[in-house]
Amino acid sequence: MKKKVTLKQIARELDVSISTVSKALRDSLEISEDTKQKVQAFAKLYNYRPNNIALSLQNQKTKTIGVIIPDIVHHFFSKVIRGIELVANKRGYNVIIGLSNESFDKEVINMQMLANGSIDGFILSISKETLQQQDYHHLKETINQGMPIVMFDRIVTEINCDKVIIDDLRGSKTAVSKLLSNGCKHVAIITTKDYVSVGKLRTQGYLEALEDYNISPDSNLILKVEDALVSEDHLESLEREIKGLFESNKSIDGVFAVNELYAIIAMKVARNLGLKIPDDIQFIGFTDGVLSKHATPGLTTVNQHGQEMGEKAAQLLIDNLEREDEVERYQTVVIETELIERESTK
Amino acid sequence: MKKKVTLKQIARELDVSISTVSKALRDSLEISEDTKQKVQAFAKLYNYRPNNIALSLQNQKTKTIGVIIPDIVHHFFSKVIRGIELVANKRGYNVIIGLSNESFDKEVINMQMLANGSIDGFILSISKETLQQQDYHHLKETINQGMPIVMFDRIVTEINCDKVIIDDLRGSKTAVSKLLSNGCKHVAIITTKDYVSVGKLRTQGYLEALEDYNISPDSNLILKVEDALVSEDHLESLEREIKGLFESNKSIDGVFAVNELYAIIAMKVARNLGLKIPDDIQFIGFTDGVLSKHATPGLTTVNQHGQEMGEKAAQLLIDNLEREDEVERYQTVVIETELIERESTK
DNA sequence: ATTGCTAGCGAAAACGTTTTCGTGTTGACA
DNA sequence: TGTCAACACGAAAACGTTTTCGCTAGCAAT
Repeated sequence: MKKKVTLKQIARELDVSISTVSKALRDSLEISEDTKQKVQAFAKLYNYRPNNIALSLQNQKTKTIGVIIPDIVHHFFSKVIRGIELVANKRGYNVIIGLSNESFDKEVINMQMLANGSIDGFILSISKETLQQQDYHHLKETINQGMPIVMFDRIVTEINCDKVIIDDLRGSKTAVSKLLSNGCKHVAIITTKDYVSVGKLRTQGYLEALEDYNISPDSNLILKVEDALVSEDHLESLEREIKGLFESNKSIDGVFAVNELYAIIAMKVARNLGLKIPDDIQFIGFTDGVLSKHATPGLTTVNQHGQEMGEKAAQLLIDNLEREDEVERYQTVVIETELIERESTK
Repeated sequence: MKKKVTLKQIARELDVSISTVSKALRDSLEISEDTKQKVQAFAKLYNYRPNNIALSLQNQKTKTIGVIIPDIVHHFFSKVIRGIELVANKRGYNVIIGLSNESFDKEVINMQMLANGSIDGFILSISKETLQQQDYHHLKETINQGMPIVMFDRIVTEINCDKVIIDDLRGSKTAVSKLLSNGCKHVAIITTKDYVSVGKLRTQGYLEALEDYNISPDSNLILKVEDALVSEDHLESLEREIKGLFESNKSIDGVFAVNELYAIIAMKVARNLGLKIPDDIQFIGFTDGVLSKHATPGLTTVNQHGQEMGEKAAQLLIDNLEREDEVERYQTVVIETELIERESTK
């Protein structure tokens, strides 16, 4: 086992100073050709690589970006990470991951763990608990200490930083309009409680689409699910609620769900009630994940372009980090959504 | 914007030495109560946090572990990461992620980027390309430099390090036995080319199960898919191959697929051919992901316990890192698989 | 012979910590 | 009065770099 070799060791072996070695390796003009060759050959032989930590301490930059997300076992978030990693790597940055698991405390702890010099900036999507408590002091403090932040998807407007979002309102409006133009007369929405900003916006898009078609909203057709109760392994209550929705509103002929899972479950419930998709009832979901693609029938969805969001977020952050001038004008980039039509709609 | 405060600044403000501040904050006996209080109060006021990078340089430990995986948009891998992150965090470690994207070069580059002081050890799952080329010099070198490695799932036996795997052979044998005991007479397998170790092992389990039931394998029932050709967006060829399999072997009444996607696609193809599941034909997949759970009918699968694998891998690595004595006996931990029965089998 | 310039190299500071080893000031005790 | 221990603190090294600023020797020009 040969330990990593340092400048000091090379210097000692070759009987020159540390400075000389350092300069020789960086091809400085100060050093004679002879010495350079000697040093470089030796370094290559012993496979010298500069110690990242020492460089970070020196430069006050770690070339690492911290990503805090609520959950990684989630198609959308992992796509975002893939996007982040892609451009980060291309630009010489590493990516360090923290999972908040939708908990406020874990979000704060994770950020504190990373904010003490380990990273140059954050990319994050706020946890539901944080959104609910509306306590953003950790974000403000971080920004205040000069560490740039880029928020994506679940953002909070009162924080002043770069943001990458999709046009939730327009995306859902397009989706619901699609259902209406396909002939649906009674379109239901399955959404989340309002404190989840995206749920709220998507609900609003639903309402606006109805308005465009001169349909007055029916509160019986709006199902607001308490998302906290819907864990991966706890779907019965969700199924029951949806079943209730269908049974007490037999006229429903279109369903818009604010995420993929809700839509898939709703399709299952509908099928069990003997409804034919898309003839009797049509479905559109949000987020284009594995489920939508491989469900039978395939689920028409609003694609969020997760990877693109990640790429853009990383781009914004790194641009910010590497900008010389200090004039920061924060941007909010809107990623376009796209309706992917499959068999769950006509 | 107030920049992060350092020991030096506190020392200057309070007119004491840096050493005194450091000791006061660590509650050293050397320092008088008065001074301690003064320093600690000041530090709290200015929200002092020790700089991680400086600590890393000092201790020669980063408290960070590097994870290299082929892909993150994959239910199994993200579950593993969740497990890793869970125990890493609990034990005070951060997790830094590198994606090889199944490419040998990216795997090597990623490892080099991290091996220069940024992390204390690796957890990784080898890329397919690496497995194919059988070039493991980067792994050997890393280990040789004293950096511990834990491999999971896709391992290579010739490398001497901790490993976490599942019993692929037993898992698939159990699955196929289940089909046979359910009355299937002609069980097909949809697997990968042999260089993917897990594909090979799972095929072997299939063969052993047949043998137990005194059935001689029929090469027409073994479909080896060139996995490289099956990207997320390129499923037609896979469908075609499977369709061919079914059409030229009408007697097939059971299918075992070495991953979830193959199984789901196969179910779809079968249904399109007018077969009833599970009456005419039964299915079992490998890896318990979202698809299996929410497919209709639900897919019976062999659960790989991804999160548990991640937890165990992190545990092994950190135990190794924090062990005092240098006697390393490498372990290979086998995580038990579990057959989750759903509607695709009787 | 003096000056000035250049090539080639080394010393040292700096980044932010921790820790070892002094050192000066007390007070007690013989 | 002299010795010694205890107390409270500071100086400095160390981790591995990069970079600024000397410094010396050699040589050319005056």
